Amino acid sequence: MARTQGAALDEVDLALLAALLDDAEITNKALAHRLGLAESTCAHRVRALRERGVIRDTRIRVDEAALGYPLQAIIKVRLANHTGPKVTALFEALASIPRVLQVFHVAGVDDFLVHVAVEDATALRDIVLEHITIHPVVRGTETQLVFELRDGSGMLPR
Amino acid sequence: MARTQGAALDEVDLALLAALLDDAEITNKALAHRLGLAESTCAHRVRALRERGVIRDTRIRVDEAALGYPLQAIIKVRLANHTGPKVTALFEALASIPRVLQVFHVAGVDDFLVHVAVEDATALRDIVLEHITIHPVVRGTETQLVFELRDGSGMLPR
DNA sequence: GGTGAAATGGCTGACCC
DNA sequence: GGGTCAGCCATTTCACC
Repeated sequence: MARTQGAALDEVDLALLAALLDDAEITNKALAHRLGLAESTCAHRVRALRERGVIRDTRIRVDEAALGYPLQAIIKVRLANHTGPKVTALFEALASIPRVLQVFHVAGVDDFLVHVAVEDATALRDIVLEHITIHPVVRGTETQLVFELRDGSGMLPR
Repeated sequence: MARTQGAALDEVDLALLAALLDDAEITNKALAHRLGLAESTCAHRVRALRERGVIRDTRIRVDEAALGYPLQAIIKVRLANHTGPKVTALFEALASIPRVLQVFHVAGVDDFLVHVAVEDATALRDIVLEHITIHPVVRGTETQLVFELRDGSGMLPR
């Protein structure tokens, strides 16, 4: 979540991103044809987007439920004090807990939002008790069950 | 976030998932070699994981800041009442707001957590006022700035 | 039924216009 | 930006255990 904006993106770049966000597995040939570009040009521009860091990486998404972790939750973590090094260390610790999908470090009432996928309620309790409230700097937690998680519309549309 | 567990995953499946989660762009050849499998076997099993829905899809990740949206936030949304159809409709509406990355429908104090990436504070305010609190069913919102978002360790490690 | 091996078609990447 | 070529990869088919 850093990196300055090297050069502005033109319309072709945005169209490439839109197509790749829609279907990351599209072949270069199909992508070029879809945008009316030569295949070599298309490959060049996509490569440039990667090297500039606009496209960070490619990832697979797994079905957590199919893997045996059907229960998802958001655990809000509030701290007792906010001394820099301890906060950073806790951030690291939270991110390395098994079954943690993502950790948001936020400003406001809560300090961290920990998104987890677990097998059952017992596993959820164990994470909270054994991995989170065990840290002295943690003042309290509040757990919210996730009914459903949906992707947003993303960056591209106006 | 559904789908029943068709058949249990064996060790090879888990190893394949671990490798693909680590590097989604690995070639089938390298993946097979890394696990000591034949290339065809490897391709077969990865294909099977996709067809079973264990691997949902492949996506690129973009750098929102590089795209001109350096400010991320979590907007907590609380509802006045929780009648089914209205909640579902709001879910859809939230997910289709521009600059929305993901929407969590949760149980607890808040009803939705909306993760957005915007260009500046003004754009954030506009989303809250023009796209969220504008819905009559929304009782209130609370916005938390995201300092940093980190990936967790995921599903695989013990 | 799952695994290993070979051949074909197609894509990517590099060089040059 | 666009065209060409070589190398490599994925997919399919078939034989084997």
